Amino acid sequence: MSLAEEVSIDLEVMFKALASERRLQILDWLKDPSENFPPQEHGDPDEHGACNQFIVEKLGVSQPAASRHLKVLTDAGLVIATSRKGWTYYRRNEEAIADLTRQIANHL
Amino acid sequence: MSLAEEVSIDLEVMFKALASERRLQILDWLKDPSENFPPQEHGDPDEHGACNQFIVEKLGVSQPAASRHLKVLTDAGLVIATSRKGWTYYRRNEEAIADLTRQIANHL
DNA sequence: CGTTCGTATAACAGGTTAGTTATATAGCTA
DNA sequence: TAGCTATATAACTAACCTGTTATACGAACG
Repeated sequence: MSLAEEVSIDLEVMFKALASERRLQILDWLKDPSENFPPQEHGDPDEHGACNQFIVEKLGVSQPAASRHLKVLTDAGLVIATSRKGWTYYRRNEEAIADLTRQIANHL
Repeated sequence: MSLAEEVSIDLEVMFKALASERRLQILDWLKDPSENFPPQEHGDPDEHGACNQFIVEKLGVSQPAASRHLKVLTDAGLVIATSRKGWTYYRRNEEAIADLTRQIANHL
């Protein structure tokens, strides 16, 4: 099987990750990090995504709560985390999201 | 606004309804009721869907548990319930599912 | 080094979900 | 009407989810 060939996605895991207003919000914000978050001194928002701290502030929940939402999204593969110089940046995994969308269209 | 115009679907509600192996299973079975369930004396499986009882048996949970899963799916609008002669039949709401799929493709 | 900053994990509380059994409701049928 | 069948609801329990505060870890810097 080629790598391009769709390996069946666990839809339940994906839907669980998406079944949260907060996480949907995060995914939406990450569509355009430089638009939705303040400028960052370190780390290009469009390359590595937004840093945890900004997401915490914008979500309006405690830092650990936001951190766990981001973990759920990364565990599902919908978001990619990059740690650099003590900061962690999050960006959408567009490929995984596209795969998921395709799978939903084909199999739901 | 015309009725054909897409009124924004509550994605969180939909994803919550879909975030369950059992309910995904039900939706899959209902793609082809006459294939996946025993023949019914009453009610055309391809027109009205499968009756609750068969779904209960195939799910392998208690009747009330299955009944509630079906309620979650119907409340989300993904499944349509038809009561007739004391039986209740369930079928997929293909239009709603297509709308949802489209919304996911556009906005996820 | 020791402190500070950013993030992750631990421990706990409250609400929700999903299962169970028991019971109610509604439509046939004898 | 009485009784049977199919389904829905109620009441309860265990597990899970999401928030909190407190704490640990790791990198940068005085």
